[in-house]
Amino acid sequence: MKKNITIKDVAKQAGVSISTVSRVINDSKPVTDEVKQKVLDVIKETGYIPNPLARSLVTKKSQLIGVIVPELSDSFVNEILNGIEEVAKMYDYDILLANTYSSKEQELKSINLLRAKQVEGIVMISWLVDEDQINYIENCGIPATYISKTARDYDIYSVSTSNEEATYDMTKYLIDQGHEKIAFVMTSKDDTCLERERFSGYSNALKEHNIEIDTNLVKRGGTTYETGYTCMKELLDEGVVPHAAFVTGDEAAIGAINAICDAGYRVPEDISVAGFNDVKLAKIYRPKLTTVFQPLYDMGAVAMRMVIKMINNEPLESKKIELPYQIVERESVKLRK
Amino acid sequence: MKKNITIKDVAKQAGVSISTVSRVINDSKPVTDEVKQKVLDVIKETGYIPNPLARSLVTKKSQLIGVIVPELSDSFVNEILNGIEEVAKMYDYDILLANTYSSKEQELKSINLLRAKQVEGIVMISWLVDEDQINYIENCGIPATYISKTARDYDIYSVSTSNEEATYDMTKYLIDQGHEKIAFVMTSKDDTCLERERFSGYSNALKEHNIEIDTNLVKRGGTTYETGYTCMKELLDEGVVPHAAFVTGDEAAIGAINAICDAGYRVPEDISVAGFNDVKLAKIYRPKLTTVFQPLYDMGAVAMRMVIKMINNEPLESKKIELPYQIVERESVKLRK
DNA sequence: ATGAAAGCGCTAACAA
DNA sequence: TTGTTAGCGCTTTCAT
Repeated sequence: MKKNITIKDVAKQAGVSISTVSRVINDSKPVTDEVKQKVLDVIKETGYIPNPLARSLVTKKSQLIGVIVPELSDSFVNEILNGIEEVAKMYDYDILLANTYSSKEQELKSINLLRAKQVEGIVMISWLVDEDQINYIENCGIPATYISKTARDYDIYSVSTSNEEATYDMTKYLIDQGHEKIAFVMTSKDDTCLERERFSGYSNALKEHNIEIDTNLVKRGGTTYETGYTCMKELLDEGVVPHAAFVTGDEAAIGAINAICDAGYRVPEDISVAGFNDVKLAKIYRPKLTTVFQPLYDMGAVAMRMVIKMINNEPLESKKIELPYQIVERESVKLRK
Repeated sequence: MKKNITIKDVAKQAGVSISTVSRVINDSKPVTDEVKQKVLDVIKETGYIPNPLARSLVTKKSQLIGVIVPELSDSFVNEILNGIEEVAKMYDYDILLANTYSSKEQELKSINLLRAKQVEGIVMISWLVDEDQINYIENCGIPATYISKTARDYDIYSVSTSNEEATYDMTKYLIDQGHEKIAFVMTSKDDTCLERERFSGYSNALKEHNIEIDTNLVKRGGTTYETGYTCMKELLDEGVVPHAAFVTGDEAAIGAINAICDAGYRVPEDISVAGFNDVKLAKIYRPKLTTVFQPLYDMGAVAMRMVIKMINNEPLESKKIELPYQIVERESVKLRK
């Protein structure tokens, strides 16, 4: 275990003062080319790495960005994380990861922890953020952006897609495919902004086509495979056999498909199913899932870029950014004659 | 943005010296209950959080563990990560995440970065670690454990499952189910220790049952859905129709199933398919995948515990830990009469 | 252009 | 039991 080389060692070996060394590694102030080269040589030779701890201590910049996630094995989260990670690396930031398992208590703890570690910014991915958490974060004055179902309910920096429109479009698509009895399975039991927007997209599309809204057709579950399965099973058990089901999450949609199959129906021959997000799984599953593509990777990337801008006090055009979605037609929805 | 409260502020406000404050926050040295209480009160009142940067600078302990992953949206990696995360939290360590996209260059960079950030330990998840990387890590004297296909080729700390046995068992299970012409699709083109062990498990099982090994039945691909699909398609295109296929990765196995279906065969009626890992997807997919369960979560947890022990200089029984596997029978393998 | 020195917030000898 | 002080490795005035 070799002793760490410090700026002092380099200075001594190069025959200069530590301030000069500091200047060349940060090229902050003019240094003679000659001296600069000398120092650079010594640095290379010794393999010196500046200690970011010491540096952060004085500059108050940790080059760390805290990322709070509700879950690590959820594909939705993963794809966002990829985007975050990529941009962070681009700007030489590192990621401090905090997994909360969707527990509010853990969320508060994580915020504290990140704060203690002097993160310069926070990207928070959470199914549901509430006022407490937001206040807590905003209070410590750390730039933060949110990716959450409830983000649009608050005056905070957030990135999302136009859920209302997307839901409207998919519902319309389903109608255009000849379906009228369209079940709508939401991915949260809570009354979030997102659920409201989505429901409104759904019902508007129906209304415009003079289809009456049947509350027996709408269910509220969660994002997981299991909840999708359960919701659809319930529906079927209640004797409701829709033409199509629009499940606003891919994993849940696949759960629904399985419930349908287990009940003896076929997808899409008997019942069409549409999802939301276009997660990796959507392309793999058979039948391939017709879904609305959300640019998850980009959402992560954009969120990260936002906090970096905030850190640098660069102006942001708007607090809320909406990214475009897209209906992707695959195999799980079929024309109904 | 409120100014950060430091140990000095607390000391002043409590009317004691900073060392006393330091003593109570670390309860390192005896302090009168009275004084202690006073300090604690002030801390609570002011909301003081010790600056870990400053602390780390002097103690040389960052409470940070670097985790290097080859990929963020791979379920195999995710489940391991969950285990790592959980144990880290238990021991009050934070995770610095480095994603390498399986690029060797990025891997070296990441190691540097983690090192610079003064991580106390490293858990490296990599499909293939090679000598360069290992030397590089071992050289900087940071405790590290590896989860990798090639880990067993080197004298390093690693955690894995008994691949040879597992593969043997699954192959035997397939044979017991009446299959003889068993395709074997490996998840790496490289000649890794793991592939060798697995192949040996496969061939030993065949030999013991007096089934000749047919090299036309063995393919080498990758871990992804696509590679699984391609391998199986190739096999089928070559006119080889096996009784069963043992694909040593779940995502790839599902790719194989799809290739089989696309070629007009049914799984498991015409061809049985078995996977490896028992990833979340294995339970969701239809037909549900028969596979060998690897305790991914536990592997992560154990790996993390190992590095923590190493950090604390606690003795480790062995450099290589093997965790138990299990054959899980589901729907993708059927008895052949 | 360069060096000396102060100080970031904290811990850990060493005194008292 | 407590306070004083010297650093940890670095950046950044302020002189030179």
